[in-house]
Amino acid sequence: MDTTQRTDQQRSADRRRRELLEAADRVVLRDGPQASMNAIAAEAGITKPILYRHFGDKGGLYAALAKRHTDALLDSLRAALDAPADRRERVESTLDTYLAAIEARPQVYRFLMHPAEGGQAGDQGFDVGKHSAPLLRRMGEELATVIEERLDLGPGSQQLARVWGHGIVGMMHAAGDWWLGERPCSRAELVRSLADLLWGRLAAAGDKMGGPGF
Amino acid sequence: MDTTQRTDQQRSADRRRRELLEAADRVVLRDGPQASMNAIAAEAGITKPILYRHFGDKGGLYAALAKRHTDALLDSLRAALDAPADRRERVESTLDTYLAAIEARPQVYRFLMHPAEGGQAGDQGFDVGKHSAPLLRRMGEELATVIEERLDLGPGSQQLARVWGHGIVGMMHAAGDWWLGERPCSRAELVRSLADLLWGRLAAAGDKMGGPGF
DNA sequence: GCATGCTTGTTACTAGCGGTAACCCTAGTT
DNA sequence: AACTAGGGTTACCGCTAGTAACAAGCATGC
Repeated sequence: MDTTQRTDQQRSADRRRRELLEAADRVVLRDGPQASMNAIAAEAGITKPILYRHFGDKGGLYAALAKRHTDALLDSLRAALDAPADRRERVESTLDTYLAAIEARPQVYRFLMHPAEGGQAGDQGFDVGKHSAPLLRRMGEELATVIEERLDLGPGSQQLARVWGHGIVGMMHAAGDWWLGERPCSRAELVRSLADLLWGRLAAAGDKMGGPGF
Repeated sequence: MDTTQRTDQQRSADRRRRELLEAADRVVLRDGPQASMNAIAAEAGITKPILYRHFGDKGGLYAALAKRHTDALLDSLRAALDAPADRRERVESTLDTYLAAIEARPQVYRFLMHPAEGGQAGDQGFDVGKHSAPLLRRMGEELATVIEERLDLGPGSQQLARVWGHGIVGMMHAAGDWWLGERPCSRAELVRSLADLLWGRLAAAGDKMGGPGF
């Protein structure tokens, strides 16, 4: 009895939690990352204290929300990374998957990148530095393990793979951010340019006449 | 007379402005990006409305503050980029300059990257997207022009240079952010690893036995 | 001499935020 | 009937960004 009761309650609580997260999702999608707890509660048809009972504080809610989307994005990225194709094709496909995702839902993506936590809450309420961009960190680590697993990099390969993982993810992120704002070219062109960069075209390019070279 | 008067006033206002910015700087350095206007005003020995008369709103103050540091950092980066050495050396020196800067003053750097603008001000008070990371954008554009000026990239070189500029800056930023948090290796090692990445070692590396290759 | 404006500064306020304490009410158990 | 357990609300706290409204210092114009 006791167990079934607890299961029932837990299932009910989980359902409620999912509903609340979906409501929060809608509000963030509409208002951006600075969505207020009041607005989210109103969207869910309830009032603030319930939100706080479920998620502790705003950081908790945002973390839960971020985890959802981050997991989803990481799944599709993993799929692209694991496709049966040669290395260049995989890299391009992964880049394209990421860019397609941020293109489809820029609000969500901005929320994930700039959680804007630690507003005017308690002075030391949040370590902004450590939580600033969990998605980027997770993607970087993920990519690092893939690189380290599959590539033969000689001694110090683990360090190298991690540096590269975070570096490549940062490249993807910054270029995507800029591209999303200005749309200077098609997605395919962007993907090709970035892959070219990773393939060493910067180092291989010739100097322009005259100068001492870049 | 009129002109000299206006000049006097302007000079006085400029001096005041600089004093205020220096006070703001101290507070941001101490409290991080979520420093309150009250705290800044107190540090400057005055009260809030004066800050607002000088800078309009918090975004204005932060923009002015960011411009200062951004200009300074960009100057040193330009110097590294223009040093008389070959391409690889220049790239490494630029990376090292950036990393040394963020290592020396992480608070300032976090402030520049995550301005945390658009708090609970007016709902459409700020386009978070457009202002999210002005330093990254400016560095990206700067690097793009250098690349485009000095490298022979064939047709479409301008687009390519811009993509690369923003991509490389993003790589530098994300890797630096991660490195600053975990300190997994020395600065020199990080610089070498990133330069290796840009020099195409990712594409050139061999597969590990067995798998279909990354 | 004196009113006029301009800059610099203040106090005192508004509206909204994150977060919480206290209470209310309904269901089920004994 | 009494009692407890959750889900829910109202009403509040302390804080924030931002804004009147008012008070001095100081040049100018009549």
